[in-house]
Amino acid sequence: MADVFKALADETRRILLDELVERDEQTLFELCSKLAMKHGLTPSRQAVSQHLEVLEQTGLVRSERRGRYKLHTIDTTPLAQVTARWPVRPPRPQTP
Amino acid sequence: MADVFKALADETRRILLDELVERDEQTLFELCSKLAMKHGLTPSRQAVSQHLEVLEQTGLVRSERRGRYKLHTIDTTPLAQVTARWPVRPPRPQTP
DNA sequence: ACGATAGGCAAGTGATCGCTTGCCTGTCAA
DNA sequence: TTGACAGGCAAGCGATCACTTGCCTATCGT
Repeated sequence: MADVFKALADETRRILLDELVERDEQTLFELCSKLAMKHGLTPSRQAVSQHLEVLEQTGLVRSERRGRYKLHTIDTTPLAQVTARWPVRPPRPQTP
Repeated sequence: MADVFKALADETRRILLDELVERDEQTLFELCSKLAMKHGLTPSRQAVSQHLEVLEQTGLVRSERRGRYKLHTIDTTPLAQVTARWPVRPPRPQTP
């Protein structure tokens, strides 16, 4: 569970999740070009690959080899732990 | 918003939130002893203070000076952004 | 078969992070 | 008033992190 939060701590990884929410089964190169085109980020291919590996180890992303392509798919179920641990409730009124 | 995820990336900070969910308005020393007694963690007072400062800058914790005490209170509302960004949905069935 | 495409492995680097150490400020009680 | 208590400030250190670079493997189309 600790890894899920660490994975979400990086902005590039959060954007990758955004893109995978929009469309499933995207390749590494597709995600690289989305980062560049839509978000102005130009990390190297390896950097993005490492990010996807981190996301995969937390269960937030699953991947499937199909020929020479590796298709990446989001799985949001680990996120349920986040709000389950600290349920969102109205904040205590401020005294000052 | 980026800071919220970074704040949650640390286990000690997550435990601090756990303790603040159980009881509001706790001092630095109270939280220090809870870390030691209940969780076997013995970071220095300054370390815990720095963690609380991080949580405060993200809005996850609010604090109030009362005499020589500084009382810390949780505010879970920033957590709503997490699940709002990537709504939890059933995962795509695995093909392999 | 061969070049192009999609991806992987591993070492190295600079920046950030969590934490400690030492000293200082402010508040309360005896 | 003075000592104990609660907390703050700032420099420094080691570990982790994000990223790059260089080279390698595997698959597809022509």
